Amino acid sequence: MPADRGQASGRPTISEVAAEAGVGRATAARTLGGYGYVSPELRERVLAAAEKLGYRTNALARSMSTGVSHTLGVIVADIGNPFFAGLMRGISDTSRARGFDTLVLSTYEDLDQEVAATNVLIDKRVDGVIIASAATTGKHVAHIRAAMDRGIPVVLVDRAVAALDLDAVVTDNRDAAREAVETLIAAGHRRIGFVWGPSTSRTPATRRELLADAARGLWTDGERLRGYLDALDDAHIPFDPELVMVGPKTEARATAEVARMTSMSDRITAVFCTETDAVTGALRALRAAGLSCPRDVALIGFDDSAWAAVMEPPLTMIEQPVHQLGAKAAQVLLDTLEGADPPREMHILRSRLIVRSSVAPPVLGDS
Amino acid sequence: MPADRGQASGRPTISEVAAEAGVGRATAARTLGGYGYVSPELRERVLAAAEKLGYRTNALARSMSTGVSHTLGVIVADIGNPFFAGLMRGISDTSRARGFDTLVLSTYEDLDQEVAATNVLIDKRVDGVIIASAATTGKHVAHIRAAMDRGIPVVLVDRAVAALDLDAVVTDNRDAAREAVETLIAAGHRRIGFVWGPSTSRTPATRRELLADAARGLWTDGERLRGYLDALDDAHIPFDPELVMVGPKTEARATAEVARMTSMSDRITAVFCTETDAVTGALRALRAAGLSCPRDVALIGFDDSAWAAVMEPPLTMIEQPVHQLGAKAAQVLLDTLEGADPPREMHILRSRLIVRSSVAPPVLGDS
DNA sequence: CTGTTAGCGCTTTCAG
DNA sequence: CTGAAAGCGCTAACAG
Repeated sequence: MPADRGQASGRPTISEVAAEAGVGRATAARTLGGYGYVSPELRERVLAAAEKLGYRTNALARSMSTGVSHTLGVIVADIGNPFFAGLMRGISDTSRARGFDTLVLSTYEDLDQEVAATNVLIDKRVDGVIIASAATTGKHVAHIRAAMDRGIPVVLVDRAVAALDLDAVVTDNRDAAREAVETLIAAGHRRIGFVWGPSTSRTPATRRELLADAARGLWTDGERLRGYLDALDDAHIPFDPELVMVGPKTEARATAEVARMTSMSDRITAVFCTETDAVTGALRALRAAGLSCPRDVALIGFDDSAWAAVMEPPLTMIEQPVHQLGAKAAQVLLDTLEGADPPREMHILRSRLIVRSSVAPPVLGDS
Repeated sequence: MPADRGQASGRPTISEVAAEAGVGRATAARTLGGYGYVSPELRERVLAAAEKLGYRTNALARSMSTGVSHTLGVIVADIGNPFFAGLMRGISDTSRARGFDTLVLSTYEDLDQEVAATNVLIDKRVDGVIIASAATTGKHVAHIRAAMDRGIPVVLVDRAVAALDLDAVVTDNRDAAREAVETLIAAGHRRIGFVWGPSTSRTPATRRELLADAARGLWTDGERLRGYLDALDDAHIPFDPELVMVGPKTEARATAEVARMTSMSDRITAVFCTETDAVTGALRALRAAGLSCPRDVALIGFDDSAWAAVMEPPLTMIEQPVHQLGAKAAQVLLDTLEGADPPREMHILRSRLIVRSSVAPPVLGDS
């Protein structure tokens, strides 16, 4: 037992307050806990005593007996990533407003860490979990099922998981990607690079292979790829595996891949980037090759930011409703905790294409 | 008492495991809790029983009896801000590695929310607190003192608080700002805008007033302002209150202020921006005025990002060691929790000026 | 309306 | 090395 717990160590308990106020502990507990009936007089005395002693409730003890911790668990890929940071803000703003705090854990897209994180949350008895899972196949969702089996409500955010019949709050990735690529096509482009696609290990030679690989990757990556393909199909533009970047997703690789795509004989005249780092990586490649945007290569990317507006040229970007994504996820979870029980649903939030100046027709006779 | 706690609700307790294994609960607790001695045989039986029942320890109950929650509380201005997100990542990476999880709360620079957040953390019995406080004068630190009085170690991060003798982990804001402004001066600039300064309500007419206002604002703002002044003084450049932006800190106001500073008769030929939003705001103003950077106006700003490198021109920026800032803060706190007791200290991490191309000499004859 | 009495699930003496 | 028993601080019946 630790050296100094309780007593005069600066952490008075409800019993001490009761003693000080000269009432039974239940009475003190009732007034301090804000439940049950207490006469105004005693209430006053208790409050005064609590004030005097500097009493603060012990939420741990309360949780022990009520079985409710008023804490939500959040699992994301990387809390340092602006996207997830924005998501977190949405989550914490709305949960805080409803009396809940959040425990956040990052997995860095590693399934083992995701499992470990889930266990931490189970052990700490969070009341519910919001997770942007890296899981795809049914084989990888045991940890999520485990949480559910223990009675912990789970809502998926940002990434849906087909194997799980759960509430999911996501954005319209596929449509957003399709719209972006359609915009490029409408401007006259036919050789459009896709940076980046699923982080598969092999280099898919066919469309079928690519889709198969995507099915084993992040849900968002797959959706965005499908949107790209949708647009190509609608315009009857043949799919060329050479134009999609697969493998590890780093800014440096995006640069290298775009460099490759711009130096092929039948080079790209436009790029569609699925993430911020892909955008900056692509831009680096264009600059290094002395190619100008949008004159030589048009560009549209995911995840707008204040920077995109002040670029030269200002970039046409897709803006996801990040804050709302988190807020909605928290709302759905909290409603469930409060007893609501609507059928499970996939909540799809709409993204917005912010048109600026990084798209122009391809240079005539360029291909 | 809630409908279904304990029993067969999928949350077996240590007693149930003990029963299943046919041993006393203390024995089960010892093997599951990883303390005390247990014979290999019994240990095996307990483990098997736990496995079979799907036992997971109840960290809340454990915290109740040990008085340790293995949870750190973190209070920042805004978890959605990339700077704090990066900080959080540093904090959570190192604390997770040492077995601690983090409860994060945002205050949006509001002192009342900061107090409320501190109370939440006290109530939830976190083992320690890391805080980027908005408090400045000794009058506003009662909540931090309260936490300390309750035996909760606190370490300040990003912002020092003079009134508190605590460990603080910060970056060399003043030096970094001075170096940036010196760089501008070395290039030949004498009319250098400062965006943004302390968010005071009045418009300080003198240097003394400005400094007084800064003393009541965020610590970082004051430090950066002092660095600006240091550089000016060293070069014997007179201070002009017209060149510093004060008041609400928004990108839009930065744009307006820079527009004002560039259209004065004796206009600025360089700007020093203390934050990312100030940089994008300034850039917007330059573009709107048809001014080019660095030809017409040179620029250096705080907080480098991947975007800054792909801007036109690539921006010269100050890079703060964000991740390390958080990691160090967590480390200091955890060391304290583990009993270390070195004298309180101010840990100052060095920033780095990343020179790119947004600084050039002022146009000749321009002033 | 108030006080007494059990727990919540775990750790921790303290005997055996 | 093992088990019984007490206790962490609070909530929740249950009598008065």
